[in-house]
Amino acid sequence: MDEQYDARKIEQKWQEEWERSHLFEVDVQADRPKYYLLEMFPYPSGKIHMGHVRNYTIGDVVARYKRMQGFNVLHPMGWDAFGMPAENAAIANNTHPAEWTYDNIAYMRNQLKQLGFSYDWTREVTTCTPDYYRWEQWLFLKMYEKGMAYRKEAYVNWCEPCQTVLANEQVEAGMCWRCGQPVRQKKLNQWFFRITDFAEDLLVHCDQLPGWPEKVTTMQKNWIGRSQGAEIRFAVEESDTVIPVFTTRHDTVFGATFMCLAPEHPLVPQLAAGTEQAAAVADFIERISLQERTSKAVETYEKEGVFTGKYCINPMTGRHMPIYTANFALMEYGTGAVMSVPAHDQRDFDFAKKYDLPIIPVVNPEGETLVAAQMAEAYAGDGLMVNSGAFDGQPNRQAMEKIADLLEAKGLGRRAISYRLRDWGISRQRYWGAPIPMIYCDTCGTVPVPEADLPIVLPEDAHLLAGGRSPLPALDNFARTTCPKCGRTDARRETDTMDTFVESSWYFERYCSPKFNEGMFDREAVAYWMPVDQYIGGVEHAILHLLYSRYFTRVLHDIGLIDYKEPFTRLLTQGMVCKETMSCPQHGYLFPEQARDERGTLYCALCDQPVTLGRVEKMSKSKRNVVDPNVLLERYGADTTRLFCLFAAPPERDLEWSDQGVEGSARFLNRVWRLAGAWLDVVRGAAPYDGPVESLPDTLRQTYRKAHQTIEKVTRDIEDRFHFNTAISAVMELVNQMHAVGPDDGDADQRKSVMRHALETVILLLSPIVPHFAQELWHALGHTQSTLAVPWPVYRKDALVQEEATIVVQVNGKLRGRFTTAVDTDDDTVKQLALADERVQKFVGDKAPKKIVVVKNKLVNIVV
RNA sequence: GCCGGAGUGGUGAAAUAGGUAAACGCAGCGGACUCAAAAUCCGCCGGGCGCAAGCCCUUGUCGGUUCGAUUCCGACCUCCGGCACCA
Repeated sequence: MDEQYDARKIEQKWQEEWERSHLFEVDVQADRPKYYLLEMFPYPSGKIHMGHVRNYTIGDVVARYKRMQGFNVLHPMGWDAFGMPAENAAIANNTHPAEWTYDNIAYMRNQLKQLGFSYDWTREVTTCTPDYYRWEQWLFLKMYEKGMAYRKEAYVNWCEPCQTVLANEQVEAGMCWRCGQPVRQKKLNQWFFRITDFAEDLLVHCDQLPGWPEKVTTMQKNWIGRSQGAEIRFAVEESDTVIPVFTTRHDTVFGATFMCLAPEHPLVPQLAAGTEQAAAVADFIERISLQERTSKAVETYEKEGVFTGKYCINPMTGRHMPIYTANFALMEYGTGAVMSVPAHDQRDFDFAKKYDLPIIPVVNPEGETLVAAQMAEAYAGDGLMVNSGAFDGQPNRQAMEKIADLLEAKGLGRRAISYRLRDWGISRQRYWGAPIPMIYCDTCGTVPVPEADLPIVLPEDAHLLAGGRSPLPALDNFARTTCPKCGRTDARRETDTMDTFVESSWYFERYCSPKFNEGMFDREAVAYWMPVDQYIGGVEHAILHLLYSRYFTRVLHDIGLIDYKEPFTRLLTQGMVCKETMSCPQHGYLFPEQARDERGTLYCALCDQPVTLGRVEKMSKSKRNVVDPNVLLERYGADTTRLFCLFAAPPERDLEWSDQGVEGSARFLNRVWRLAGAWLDVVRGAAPYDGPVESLPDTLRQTYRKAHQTIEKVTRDIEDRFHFNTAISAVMELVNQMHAVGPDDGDADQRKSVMRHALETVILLLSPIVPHFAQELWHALGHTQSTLAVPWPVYRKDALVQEEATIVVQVNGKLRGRFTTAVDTDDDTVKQLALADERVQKFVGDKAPKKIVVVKNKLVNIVV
């Protein structure tokens, strides 16, 4: 063992050794308990960033810990390799997306290896390879066959700069999640997955995921957005047409005075046809279709609409209700039609005021009577029914049930449930994605690619077009094909590719048998490894990726490939890595290395002006508050970097980067290194202490006890809640205690064996966190095996027991004194000792205590 | 607007079946070693008053329950995240 701790040297040495000995490679072992630990795989954007380092460090600690606990641990890594940045980079650098992607993967794989993560690299999965996406295409065909995938013309979110459609989940506050530009509506033929079929099941199971953060399941529940209500059928006057509406307030149906249809509702032009409103309606539809649907823009729109020229009949009151088309009615929700009850819905109220439509209150608040003419806003609360025929005087919640019964009895409607969740549109007008395996033939229509023809390989000889438009439609040798059904030679392939969230919805199954070429995965391997026991990743995927993965798992379940429904048993969403921002009046945001420190004041390295410190924010290239992992690896090595990421904050919380904190982590490792070096010759050949605790002299007994307490604490911190920060603190305390042991404590044999035990404990407890460091010291102690092969330390219960307890004494709840006594001293004796304390006497005086509370081995509270 | 989460020293954070608030770090201060510096080691380190013993205050604010509240309950303030014309 070197005198100096040389991180780079030992890290390289052990990484080579681990690779040579295939240490991290695992296989199905039916007789051993498995543990599947998964971290969200990265998009190969170029370089690993600190967010990845944190995520993967947390995962690696758990993987190594579980291995030492005796589990057969699957810990894979791969690449979410399709996606737009590859295209953008290819256009900017005049390369091909594939080249850019594979170069990045090679670079990032090397970075991950340098961090010492215990991945089984033989299981690496890269989603842009045909042997991966062919099975995705296969599943698409199965889904098509079962009606789970379908095509329809739909208004989609269209991003002009990106030239593509976006899923609802990819629209953030009305803007494209990637480029931040406004999203517009465009009508296109699109492929969809019928995720709404599983809306109820996905929702119900949110409450059966005890290993997930409640925050995430709540977000998913909100996203699915279940509403319970009724569908009521309104007949159009002088016509056979019936318009169903969805409402959650069927108790207010007697107060419905008009109806609103979404501008895109197919009935709107039909209703208006031949009436004097036809022209006005057509103008309105045209105008609304051009409006931006961004929520920002929507907020500023006034509620407006146009009369269609037709009326419908309120099935309860027989009222003659004008039918409007209005901008606030959404085609995508419910039936695209709203029964408007202005007295009890704010939007309807605003609309009624604007167009002078009748307002009829039908639910009075407790002890109040609403008068339409005096209402300033709608009343949406509960109360007693009024103006509702036989239901008058009843509580509205009760009437709601009876009205539903009545509607059902008379065939005028039924109870219904509506979801906010929409089907998942997966078509993307992009090149760098998995081709959708469909063919369009003028004779046969839409024809699936025969299974035998898979994979439909994405042609790699395509040249990207300016602006990012897909080259596929114009690529004749790809787009032109023969119809598999009739043999026509002028059939055309689908040239849209799949949303990249499709790849990430099943990669965890592929890891179980990554090279399997007879199907998506080897069912036996999946049966052994799945579900994932612990999944770790960023909270930004709380809805998109996690909901889609849960959905895909249900699809695979329904097809009969797997027998579980939930893919991830436990989920940890780690916080962001943040750092303070710095800016200079002239140069804007500065990189950390662009600030020069002069006696505590920072100056811009470019112009010498003082630097302004900004708020602590998520590390991002645009804010320039980033730390490059390469620099840390170079300067401190992987172990210090890993240690700091775990020590600075508990995993679920945001981590504030601190260069001084990193320095402190390095200092701790050096301290342990020197401690080990100082004792190495003494403990060589000794066996770890295992004798009676009481017979040890003071310092050694305390050290031995501390070692066992530390094992207990660290194990609990990792096992129960992944609080590595407190686990590390505990080891630091043990190390501090070991420093107190001098060359004269106890006899030589006791000293040797107690220190051997303590040293081995420190090394093993730290080994999942700083694996190279621990391995080197373990080796120096004379061990030849890997720390991963050593069982996780177990504490001795009898060694935890203290012989003395410190009792604090309170008078009226205030701390007034303390004393030590033998543990488990009986309450009466403790009371006497407490009352005898001089300071306590001062506060008690000659007053007789009203009550004395004793908490064993902890505290006495005297109430006077 | 609705739904979540969080507010603790100079600072990152500890401590919840209610029981010594601030463990462990970082920064700072003092000392040892050194020609000096770095590194290292030892000590101090919430605020106020006091020579001191000690006393008072302190976990966003205000109340409540309790012998005792960072922890439980109620109201409010601030910050962060999610959803938002969803009928």
